[in-house]
Amino acid sequence: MDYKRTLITSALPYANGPVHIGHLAGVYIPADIYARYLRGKGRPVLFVGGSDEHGVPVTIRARKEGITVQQVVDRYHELIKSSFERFGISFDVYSRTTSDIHHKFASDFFRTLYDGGKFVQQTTEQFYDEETHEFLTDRNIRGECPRCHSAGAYGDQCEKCGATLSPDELINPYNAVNGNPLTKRATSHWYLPLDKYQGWLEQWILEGHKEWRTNVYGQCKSWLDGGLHPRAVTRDLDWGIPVPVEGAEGKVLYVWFDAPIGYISNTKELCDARPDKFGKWETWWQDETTRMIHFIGKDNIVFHCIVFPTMLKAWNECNEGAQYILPDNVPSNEFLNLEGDKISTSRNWAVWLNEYLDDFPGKQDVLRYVLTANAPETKDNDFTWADFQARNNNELVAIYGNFINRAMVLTHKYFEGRVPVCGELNDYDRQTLAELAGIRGRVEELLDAFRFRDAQREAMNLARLGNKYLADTEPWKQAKTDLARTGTILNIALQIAANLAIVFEPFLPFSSASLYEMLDMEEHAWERLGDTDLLEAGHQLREPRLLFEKIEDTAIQAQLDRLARIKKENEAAAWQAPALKAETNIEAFDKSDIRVGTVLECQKVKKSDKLLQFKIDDGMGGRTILSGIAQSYPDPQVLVGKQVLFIANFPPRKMMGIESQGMILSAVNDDGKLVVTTVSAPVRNGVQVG
RNA sequence: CGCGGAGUAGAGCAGUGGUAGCUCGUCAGGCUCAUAACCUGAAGGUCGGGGGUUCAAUUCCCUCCUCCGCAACCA
Repeated sequence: MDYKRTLITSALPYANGPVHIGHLAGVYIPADIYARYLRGKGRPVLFVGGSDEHGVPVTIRARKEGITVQQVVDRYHELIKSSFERFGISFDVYSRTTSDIHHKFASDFFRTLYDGGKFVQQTTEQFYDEETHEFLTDRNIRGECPRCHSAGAYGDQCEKCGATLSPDELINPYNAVNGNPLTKRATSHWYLPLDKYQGWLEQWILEGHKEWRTNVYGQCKSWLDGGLHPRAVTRDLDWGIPVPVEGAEGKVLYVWFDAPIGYISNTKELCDARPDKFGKWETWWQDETTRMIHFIGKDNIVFHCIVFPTMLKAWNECNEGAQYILPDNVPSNEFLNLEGDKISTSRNWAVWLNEYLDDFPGKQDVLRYVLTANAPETKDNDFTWADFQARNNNELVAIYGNFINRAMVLTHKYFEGRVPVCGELNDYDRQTLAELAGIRGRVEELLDAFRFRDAQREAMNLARLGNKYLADTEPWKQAKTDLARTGTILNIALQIAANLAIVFEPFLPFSSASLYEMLDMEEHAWERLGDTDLLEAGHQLREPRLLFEKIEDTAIQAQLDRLARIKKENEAAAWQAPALKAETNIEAFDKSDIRVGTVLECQKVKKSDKLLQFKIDDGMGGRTILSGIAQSYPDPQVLVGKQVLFIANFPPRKMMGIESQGMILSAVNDDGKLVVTTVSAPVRNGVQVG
């Protein structure tokens, strides 16, 4: 197929939080590289993005924060949109699924399938909260586990015994959000009968797209082999696009039904506003000479390869004329971890794009470079700040930035910043130029195969070639005897520099812009990559500036400190009170004689790490008690004068050669620190506690 | 439970039925134009464990272990 244009979609980020490095590495950076690459080649491209603003989680967040759902999605849509802009993700359109255009478009789309008889309607019994008037999703239902009988199992799984459950199995189910008891209520929904498209999908994917990435192909095959089932495309919710059918009040389109339609409605929004530049939306979606590519993460594979294509196919069956195209490829990435742990929005375990942009101003390209160099293209990968620093300092600064600086400084030193004349070439010059000429083919081959990591490495090899060329030809030595030869060498070095600006534009657009400016040249089309006459002899260069700067340890340490703090907060939040001990009774308790006494003296026991020695006024002549709490009280003096509780009838016990006559009661905090117990108002020393 | 993906030098990743590669780091040497940057060379791996097929297995098959996804949040 000879395609005339490319439609690039990137998964719609969910407006429930900012975007983080996982989103960037998985979807937006590769999609942006691809879009910039094709534009550089002069190919018509439309790069679609937008916020996904429906679904349940935004409503939960709104309730938690006491604001409206609209306020939640407004906040995150704006934050996400501006972050992408600052980061240089070159969307042609970035809209949102709460837009009027989208509501109407998705509604019409549903209606077309409905009128065409493409849905099956089914009534089922679902759990319902009488007080909040809502049906609950599996995960929001909790109850006693039928297997291990522990409390608080979820509707889909018991975390104690690991059993997979359905909500019906739970004993005494309740609403996980508010604890309300639940009843069963009949509700009716529309289902997309994926099973009817099984044969068609098998043909299209398993036979027709064997070139898809193994993870994508394998996932599809797994679903198809397991047999597809009808999938509900409506939900009982008050947030979303109302189901455009009479008698469907209180029901909205399932978020996964409306979100991918957002790709289309966002395209329409753009084309309606800029027909001069982008033409009609139908050209992008319903012309078979358009090639569509979905950039997604691995968790979205089933929706983009099975559900959405089936929706489009069903729509096509309802229409005589216009027919939607299907994706030509769905390059899906695996996941990126952060410092060894999976990225999590709810646990705040992430590097947020907006925070990165604030913490590292002007360093968009560093993050782009690192996330591409370590992109999870074939398996989950790990992002570490140490790696981020190393790649910046050892690769961007030392190899790319340094080469540019060398070429610039030498030219200014020997030729007042003018591009010198290229004289006669020797074999080594020709060999170097031949390698330069080969770069384009290698990078293109990799980009066409969505191998961005390797493509960027190939681009970096051009900078390596430049460094090696300078090291081998030694123009600074030549300059002492043969200035013409020096000029030839520097001409070649500068041509390599100009080529670097072209080849890195899709990957590092900010640096390329800066490099173009330094070389004082117009942006060149991708097609000129490999040319050796990008800069003419006599052309005046600007003053050299550093393309990249070293990142110091302190900046990295600040990020690590932040993560350590978050980890600690998470651990504290995850802390649960220990299980109750076996039942006891008042008689057993009464055997312990707990008294109050005032601390007269308190000091560390010599040669002991943990022991503090107390002298207590117990109202009975005083006693000595040892307590293993020294590590929680670096300054024992703070305890002097305090009234503490202690067990008075334990047999004496010798520790470190000192006899302890009782036990001071302490509480163990969640971080392991011990805190002595005391009384809330002064009492007479020696009184009993009971 | 099941299904899909992954497990390869200190770190991050390629790759292939026939003596195991890249980048960074490490070590040694060279160079000094350059952001102590650059260039050259070396060391470093029983390719997750076990079994099988084969003249030959890291690559094919079986089995087990670990991580991720399908399955809250979420790329």
